[in-house]
Amino acid sequence: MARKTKEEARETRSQVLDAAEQVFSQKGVTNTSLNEIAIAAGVTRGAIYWHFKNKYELIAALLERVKLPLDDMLAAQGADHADDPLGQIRAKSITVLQRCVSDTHLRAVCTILFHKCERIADAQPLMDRHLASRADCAQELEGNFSAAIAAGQLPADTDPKLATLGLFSYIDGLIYNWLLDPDQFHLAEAAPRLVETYLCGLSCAAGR
Amino acid sequence: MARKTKEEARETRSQVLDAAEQVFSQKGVTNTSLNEIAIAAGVTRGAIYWHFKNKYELIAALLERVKLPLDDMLAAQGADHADDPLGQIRAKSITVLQRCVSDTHLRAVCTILFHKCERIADAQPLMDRHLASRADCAQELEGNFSAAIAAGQLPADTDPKLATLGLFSYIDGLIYNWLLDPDQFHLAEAAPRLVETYLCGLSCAAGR
DNA sequence: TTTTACATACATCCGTGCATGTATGTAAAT
DNA sequence: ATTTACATACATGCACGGATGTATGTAAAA
Repeated sequence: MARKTKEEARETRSQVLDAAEQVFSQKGVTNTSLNEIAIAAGVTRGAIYWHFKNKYELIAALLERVKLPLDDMLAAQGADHADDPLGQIRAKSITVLQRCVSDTHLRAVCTILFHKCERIADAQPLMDRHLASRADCAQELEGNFSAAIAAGQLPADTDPKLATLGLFSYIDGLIYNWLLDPDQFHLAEAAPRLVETYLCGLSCAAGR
Repeated sequence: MARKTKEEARETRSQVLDAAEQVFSQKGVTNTSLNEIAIAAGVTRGAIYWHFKNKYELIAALLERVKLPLDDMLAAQGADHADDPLGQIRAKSITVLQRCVSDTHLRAVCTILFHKCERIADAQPLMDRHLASRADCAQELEGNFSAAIAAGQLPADTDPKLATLGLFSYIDGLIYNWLLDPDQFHLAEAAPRLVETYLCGLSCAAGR
């Protein structure tokens, strides 16, 4: 086939990523062949192998594509509540939940990660990178919790590590369950109240 | 091969289930062939196809094997706190979390469901049954919440559906994250405090 | 002219499902 | 008590499709 211009090549790559997002999030990663993605993208496997080393590098590119915008969003929330650590926690949590509803790409990637992929040995380097970025996020949150405790926004005997883990799990679980059936409840609308419930729980039950 | 006695056949079936639990929870469902399970169980694929129709019926049997004991545990917790709906909720939640740590089979099945399988079309009937039993459990919990509200154990303006969903998500997320790395925190030990945080949050933030 | 951006073709491997073989358990007939 | 007639509990082998990776072709961009 004829060579394309660099701009066209970027577009081809983007089409492959879009198609992969769709097909993976519908049929599952292991259950989807690269040929199916190629067909969905209107190309052949040759194009995919040109842009990506294999299926896992393709997924890695998918994750990378949503990571940066999300990080920016969270950083912006941090800046908006510079001297209000508890407010930062609240704002970031609500933002993530609502973004999962509104951002198609993020939702597809979350669907893949939660429901359409297996954590197998082949995908280990990919998962390691993903878990590392989660750990970064958790560490920042833990810093917010520590600051909130120091500022008297939370009881002094709150365990910041456990509070972080609980919030992370809560958010994970909410997204997990919402993606199972997006019609069972209105996540974007309920997000503020749901987050508030947990944060209030920290205030009144910290030391048990 | 020679025919075995009924007792021996039951044992073979059990060995296959044990092997499947191990291999699936390590290598992932889609990524594991029935031959690998056969080898791990010390039999051949013929034995597996004799006892189970295919891979998904095998998984269904895995789920069934842990479902009944778990249901019994939860029912027992319900009976122990017959006139204390909030206590029922608390006890059931803590029980599930601690059971995931102590019960090898339950932990393996949760690992498979959360991290080692894809919700694909082929597995749809299986997932439907699993989700149906989750729904049953959720409905019972919601009944407990309604009773707790009626008994004045929770604010009158609490939304029992949302409270149930939040608790379910919280528990799912905790198990999900704990299974990602069982060493990152001591789930069995932290379970009471973690659950209490959420329940306290319901008390103080119900109406926002 | 060289490199790029793919399409096409090919070789290899692997998993599934089924068909078949087979030796023993088991219950009833004798 | 033996024998008979199956049913059972697997093991084995084969045919088939499908997925991957790579090698090669090719026409236009640079």
